[in-house]
Amino acid sequence: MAASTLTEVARLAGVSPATASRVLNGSARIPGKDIADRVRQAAESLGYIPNAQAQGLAKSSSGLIGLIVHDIADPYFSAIARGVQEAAREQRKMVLLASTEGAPASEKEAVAAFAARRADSIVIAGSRMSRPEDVEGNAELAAELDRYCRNGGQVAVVGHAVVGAATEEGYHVVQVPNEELAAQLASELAATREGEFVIIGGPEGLLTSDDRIRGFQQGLSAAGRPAAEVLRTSFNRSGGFDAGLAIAARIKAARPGGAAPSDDRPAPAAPPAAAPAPLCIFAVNDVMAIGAAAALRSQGLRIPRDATVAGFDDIETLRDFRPALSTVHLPLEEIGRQAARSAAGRDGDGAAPSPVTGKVTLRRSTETVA
Amino acid sequence: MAASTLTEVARLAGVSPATASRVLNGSARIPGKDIADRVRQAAESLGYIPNAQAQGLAKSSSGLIGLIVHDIADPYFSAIARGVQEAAREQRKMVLLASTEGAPASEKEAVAAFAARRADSIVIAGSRMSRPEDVEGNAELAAELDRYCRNGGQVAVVGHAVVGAATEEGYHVVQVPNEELAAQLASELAATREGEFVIIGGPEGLLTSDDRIRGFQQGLSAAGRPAAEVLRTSFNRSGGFDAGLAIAARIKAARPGGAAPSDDRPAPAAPPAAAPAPLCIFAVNDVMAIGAAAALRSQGLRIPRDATVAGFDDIETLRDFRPALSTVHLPLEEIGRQAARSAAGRDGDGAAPSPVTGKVTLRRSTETVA
DNA sequence: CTGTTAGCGCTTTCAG
DNA sequence: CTGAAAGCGCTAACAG
Repeated sequence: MAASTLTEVARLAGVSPATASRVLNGSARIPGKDIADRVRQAAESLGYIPNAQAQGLAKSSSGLIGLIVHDIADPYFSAIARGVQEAAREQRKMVLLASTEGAPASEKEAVAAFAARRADSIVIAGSRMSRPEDVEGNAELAAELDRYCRNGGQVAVVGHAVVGAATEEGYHVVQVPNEELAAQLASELAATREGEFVIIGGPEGLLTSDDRIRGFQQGLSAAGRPAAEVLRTSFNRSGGFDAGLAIAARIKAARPGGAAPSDDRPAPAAPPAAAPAPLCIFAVNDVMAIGAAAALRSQGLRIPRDATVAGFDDIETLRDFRPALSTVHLPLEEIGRQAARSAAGRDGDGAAPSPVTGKVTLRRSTETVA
Repeated sequence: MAASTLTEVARLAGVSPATASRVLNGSARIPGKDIADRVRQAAESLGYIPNAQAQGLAKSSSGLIGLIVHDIADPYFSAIARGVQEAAREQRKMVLLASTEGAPASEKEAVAAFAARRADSIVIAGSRMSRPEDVEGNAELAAELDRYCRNGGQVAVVGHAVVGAATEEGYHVVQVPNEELAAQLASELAATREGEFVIIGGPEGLLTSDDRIRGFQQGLSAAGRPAAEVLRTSFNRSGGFDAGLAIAARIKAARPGGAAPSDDRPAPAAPPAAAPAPLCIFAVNDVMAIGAAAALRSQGLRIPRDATVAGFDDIETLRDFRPALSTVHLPLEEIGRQAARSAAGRDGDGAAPSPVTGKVTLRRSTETVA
């Protein structure tokens, strides 16, 4: 028993399918009250549900918003997804989800799939890679996106334009001031902390990570501090943990009475003899920061006493973490909402989209201990 | 410039649309190698992308999996979503997302929307309500679901059958042994802890919450302990926090030298004079447990010294929380995967779907302190 | 205000 | 093995 169709409803109501369509879906003018009621009743009694595919085919517009994330279980992405979801509800559309692990090839695939479904707009939330081995993938992704835009699709990208995309019509970028905010974080940290800085970054070429690293270094240098060493690792909790382990070993080695560092470079800055001020760790996102903190703790080190830790994003689920994590607050949900809105044509609500603004939020994990 | 169509490809290749269709999409037999290549080339050069809506309309199957969650930003749901997403990829389908805040009315709406899009299957991940005011909403939801199934749709529900659903064909339930696991948690806790128990539960009628409460009480009683008091609050972090605050006040009041409880009931069980063993708190999910822990801490209470806390779910993002949270591990991602698979027809992979199994996981937050 | 007539792009019998 | 023709269910010009 298949779902009932508009035609059946029309027949039952004794009208033409066109009329039925007009009353059940919002056409310009509503037909005569009497007939309209008859149709609505027929629809009701048949349990009529319009076939969105047929509607889409006829109107060539699907009521779908495509959302591309690296991993929906990552709180950063799920927060953005929530914003997109909300915007979708406002627009009376549904969201189509694709997880890509950040691989340009699967992003391209996802875009193609969205295009195939005639998604009205696409939101790309993950940051892109710009490594040499990704140029081909990115080019294909850009081509796919261009084609989609050329066919009338709307694209919104969070954070960064896709490398190599011809900035066509219908291509929007929600700017996230990663660099500025990271710089600000660095300068606020530098103002209160003596210790040497070290950065736990994602793989080289990951744009968001690179921006935050660059900004942080700039802030440091503006504050008259030497550039921080950068540890490259994976852009997730376990990457942070590994880096944290490495750092912990170093801290313990540098302690008065500790073994000499296995590192053959001379310990930078602080003279090895005096107990140095605690190391200041900046991880390019909160999840990595938490991983690093866990690693330090597992090695018997305390935060902020033996080292301070700061992150980026201000992930909600992590706010009860102790010591409270210093970070940069990003309005993730708002970012998602805004991306979905700008791709819907109405940027914000008539007014220009208020630019995304974050906020350095210093908490316990970077406090100086008395 | 609209996207190019099958017909255009066919014309370019000098064949009929039918043939083009046969080679581009998996029809029974592949046409002659020579002609096939010609078609493929034409498609390539035109950048042809099949119109999924048209395909769906013709085949009446959309390649879509509908997923209903309360809130995609909640780590419990995003973990399940990830599993569903994976299964979708295996099935070469896409997932359509709907967030409903748990309201039966919007769940019904979501099901209708999925049905309209001719989703091949629907996964409902949130637990349902069974309050008196929800009976109507649930009935409508059940009706919508039944209709969907009758039209050939497949439904998988995580945890609980929808109240009042006629268990039709195509209606699957992924059982989650909430009750048993909660009982087991209670008995393991009762074995090592002396203190009185108190439960922080969600609103009355929320099935998952109720199951866990019931199970926990059973475990307690099997261990010869009196039933725990149940504090009802909202099923999220802030609910846990509020309850935690209330409990903290009580603990402080009950302390030797503390003020008398503002509560007019006599303090249950332990004689008020002796310092009682620390209270054992069980929150029906991790997020609430974290909230409660934060509240206790904010009142100067320490865990597990002044009170112990246990949760449920074993949310990954919360694993680095200190003190490490005792909880019941649930294979959330697997649950999502299994739900999506069972709704796809192939339960598991030919074999019966291995039932979901959790595991009581005791950690620091419920340890006895020396 | 309502009905008729064409498609939207694809699949799928059914002939050739 | 290939092509022609008939829809899938709905909307959108046009007429009436």
